[in-house]
Parts: sequence; C-alpha cells; structure tokens
Amino acid sequence: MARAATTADAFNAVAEPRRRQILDALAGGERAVNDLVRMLGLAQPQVSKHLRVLREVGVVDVRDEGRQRLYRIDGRALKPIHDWVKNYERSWTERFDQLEAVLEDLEQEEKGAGGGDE
Amino acid sequence: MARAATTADAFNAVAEPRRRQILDALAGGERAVNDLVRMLGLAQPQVSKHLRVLREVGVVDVRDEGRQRLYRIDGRALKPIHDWVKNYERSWTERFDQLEAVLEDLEQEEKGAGGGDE
DNA sequence: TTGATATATTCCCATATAGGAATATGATTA
DNA sequence: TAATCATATTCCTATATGGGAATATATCAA
Repeated sequence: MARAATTADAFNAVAEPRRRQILDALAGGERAVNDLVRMLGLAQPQVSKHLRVLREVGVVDVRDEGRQRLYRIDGRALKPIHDWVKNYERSWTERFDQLEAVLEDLEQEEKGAGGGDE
Repeated sequence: MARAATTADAFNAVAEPRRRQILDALAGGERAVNDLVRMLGLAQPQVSKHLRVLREVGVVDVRDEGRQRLYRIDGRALKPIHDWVKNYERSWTERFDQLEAVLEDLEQEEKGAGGGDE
C-alpha cells in the first residue's frame, strides 16, 4: 500500500505546504483563483488542483461569480486537526520543556558515567 | 516532483493515521516498541519504521533500557501544527457556523431563482 | 459567431511512500 | 560461545502523488 490519498482527510490535505499557503491567503476572505495565482506565484493549473483537493476534504467552498470562481475557507474540516493536536499542548509548555530538559540531562549523565568512579 | 517526504516536517509525519495512533499510545507515557506492537496490533517492523519517521521530525525521543528502547513524546515538534491550525479556530465556532449557513442559503437561493418571475 | 478571459482537466514522469517478508544488529543469559 | 529476546533495516511492489505543458470548458464581450 502506498501513502494515503491527500483527499483522504484534512490531515493529509494540509500536509502540503502550498495548500496551507492557499488557506492562509484565503484567511483574508474570499478570493478568485487568479488572485491566488498572483498572490502565491504559482502556476494556475497547480492552484486549481490544490483547490480541488481542499474542496474534496471540505476545507474550502466555492461560489460562481460570472467567469470567476470565488473560494473561501470552511474551517470546520480543520477542527479534527485542532482537536487532536490540542491534546499534546501541555507537552510544549514552558514547565514541560523544563521537565524534558531534566530528563535529557539524566540520560546524558547515564551515558557519560558508567557507574560513577573512574 | 512527487509528494514531500513524510520526514519533511511534523505535518507530513502525522498525516499518517498509524503514526497518530502511536503518539496517542505514547500519550500515557514511555513505551517499549513491543508494547506498542501489542497495543496497536501492528507488525513490529511497521511500528519501528513509523517510530523512525516520528523520531526524524522530532516528535518522539528514545532511551535505551537494556534490550528495550523506550519511546516517549516530545511534543515540541507538534507546536507548529497547533499554531497554524489555531488561526482557523474561529471558523468552526458556533456563531461562525451560523454565518456559514446563512451564506450557503444565499448561494442556494441565487441558484434556484434565475431572476424571480417565471 | 469570433475572440478573449478565467478555470479545470488530462497526460506524462520522477519520486516517496507503507506494508509484508526476510534478515541484520544488539543486548542478555545459560 | 550459543541461544534468545527486542528492534531496526533491507528488499520488493503497488500506489498516489505534484509539477509542467497542453488542452478543454465556461462565460463574457464585440
């Protein structure tokens, strides 16, 4: 089996940096495809393809406006990511970092000193 | 160019469901590889391979303990994910959902009524 | 209808998997 | 040293890209 499809879920979809860039660009509000092309300096087909992936996992919505297609974020599909990663939030708080540092120091000592004397 | 390496960053590393399972299993504390094998019902080589990816992006740390290798979470590498997704948090709050619903209704109306009469 | 603008899709290809099986490496004990 | 337990690595393969180029589709203007 190969890697899961990028359209499998939001986790896979936003693992691609360009797609996160697109979402960041859309954070300011609705945008047409060509706006995104200009903002990100990517080729138009690439942008359309990324937008399609984002649409398939429900992270963006589209709306037709004349010959343009306006995309906007529908962040509800991002909630599972937030919910998952939130569980680890305490692991990078300052106090936890200090704990980590202590554990790492202990580990180093363990390695460096085979028993203590000589 | 193909997809980015899973070891490129934490986003790619945790896009794989099994790796999130492993992290979830490690949330309870340090575990040996075989513990994870038993807990998750995966093959040992697969677990070792996933652990390697997680290690390469810095999400887990290892410690040698006799013939076992004890893995534990170092969530600091997950912070970028949290930071990124947190910017979209407001987009799934209840009030925002209501706004989305309104916008979607407007869009539907737009489609349904080509002009009004006839 | 013809031309122009805005997007989407298709084709092709190099690349990076993720899992299964077999095997290698390391540490512990008899 | 041999046997064993715990992990890691290698080899193989099917699969899913993501980008570039070319092209198709849709809408608006003349």
